[in-house]
Formats: sequence, C-alpha cells, structure tokens
Amino acid sequence: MVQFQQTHFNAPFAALADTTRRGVLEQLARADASITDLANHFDMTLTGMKKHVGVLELAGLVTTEKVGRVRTCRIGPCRLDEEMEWISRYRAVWDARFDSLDRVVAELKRKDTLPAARRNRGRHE
Amino acid sequence: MVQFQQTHFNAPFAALADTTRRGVLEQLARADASITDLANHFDMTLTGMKKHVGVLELAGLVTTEKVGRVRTCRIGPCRLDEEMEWISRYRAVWDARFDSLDRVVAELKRKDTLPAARRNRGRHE
DNA sequence: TTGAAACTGAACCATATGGTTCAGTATAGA
DNA sequence: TCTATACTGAACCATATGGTTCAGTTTCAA
Repeated sequence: MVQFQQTHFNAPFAALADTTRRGVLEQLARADASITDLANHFDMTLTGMKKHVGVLELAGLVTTEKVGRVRTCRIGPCRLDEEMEWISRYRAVWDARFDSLDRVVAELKRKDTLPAARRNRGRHE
Repeated sequence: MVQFQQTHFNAPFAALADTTRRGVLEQLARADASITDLANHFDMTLTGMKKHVGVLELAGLVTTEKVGRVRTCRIGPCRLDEEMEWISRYRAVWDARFDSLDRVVAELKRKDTLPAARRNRGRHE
C-alpha cells in the first residue's frame, strides 16, 4: 500500500546524480552552449556529451534547438520546484515528528517497556 | 577544466531517484521501522529492501541499528541541506542571468513600448 | 530445546548507465 | 565544388542497479 507513486521525480533526481550533468547545468545557467562547447569543456566526446544532454532533456532540465549544424542547449522548463518541495515536505514531516509530544512519549516508552510498541504504530498505514 | 567536482552530491541524488527509496524516506520521516516493516509495506523481499536501505545509508539519509534480531532504520544525518542549496544556487545564477538581460532590454527600450522582456527568455545568445 | 522470525550474503538475472569508436549525414564557408 | 565542422546513430564495453532465490546465522519465545 504505497501512498505516493510519483515516478516523475525519478528522472530529474537521476539527472542530478552525475557530476558532469550538474556541471552542464551550472554551465547552461550562465550561458547557452552547443554540444561541442560542452564536450570540450568537460573533456568528453561529442557522443558522450550528447547522451548527457539527452538525459537532461528527458528530465526537462534542458531544451535544445538545432539551427544549421549546431544544436544549442539551454536551461529547460523544469525548475526543480516540485523536487525542492518534496525535500521540504519530507523534512517538515520529520521535524514535526520530533517536535511533537509524541517524541517524549516514545522516548519514555522506549526506556522500559516492550520495543513492539513503536513498531505497531507504523502498521496501519 | 571542470570547476566543480562535488561527487558527494551523487549518492544523495541517486538515492532520491527511486520511487521506493523516496517512499522509505517518507515512511521513516513518520516513524522508525524495521527492514521487515519496510519490505512488507512496499511488497518486496527482505533482501531487496535491505539493498535499498543500504543505498540510503551510504548516502547518509538513513542510519540503522541492530538490536537483537531486528535492524531498526531511522532518518539519518544527511538533511539534504547542501542539495537544496545547490538547486537554489543553480536557479539563482540562472535568474541573475535573465535579470541582467532584462536590465539590458529595459535600458535599450527605456522609452516604454515594452513587450514583456521575460517572454523572450532563452531566445538570445 | 526447538522452531519460527529476522536478517544477511552470495549468486544470479535483466536492464540501465556512462562512456567509447566508427561510420555516416548535413551544413557552412572558402 | 570541395572540405572541414557539427552532429547523429549504431555498436560495443564495463560496471551499476533493482530486483530475485536460496542457503545460511542469530535471536526470540514457547
């Protein structure tokens, strides 16, 4: 019974999980660039860079447009708003948990009584 | 050549790039859980869940402690602060770039008749 | 003391990832 | 027209990922 099946987060996070791709994003945030520009900058073959750009494009983080021979890459429509929101919400839930009275109760219970008490709380989700 | 080699971002982002693992984090944000709890909740074998927890642990997002037979998983020391900061900085650079463009456009077209400079976003350079 | 529960590790599998080389095609420019 | 540039796609490679099964080991509890 999984409550969230937000697979659309997978591609952006996976795109960010690579040093080269984050570098490409930092580069493109400053100025648009061609595949050749980026390949030179990151010391990689054109084909290799094309793949990275493809991953970023699939994630919506980059858009490209080919004019003549050169394909220009620029920052795409995905601004990582939802991803930031996910992280924020995740931490909010976490903080709320430890700020609540529940924490004190759980802490006291863990001191002497059975450890099954905590586990039962997570059962009925 | 490459200015930022921050490979320590790889593991956390990669850890987030999976629906099951994000679900585990959401779960653990609410309550600690054993491997069995998580495996049941996400309809997966113990071994499979153990691997996911291992990935999360490697990324610092989860810590585990084994007491008796049961390994209890809880939210780890990595609060994704730096990751949030990276995204914020990335967007700040991007925004700064277009804000300065806007300033140039505004400078050139100082005698009103201004057709929404921001709509031309990405068409230049 | 004995059996079940909870985990662990090895091995396996299919597919994805991050690169490469090589052989093209299309276009810009002399 | 000719050539170099810029990209593209197929094929290949090594490794990683996301799962599984199976065969243990430890620990809890009756």
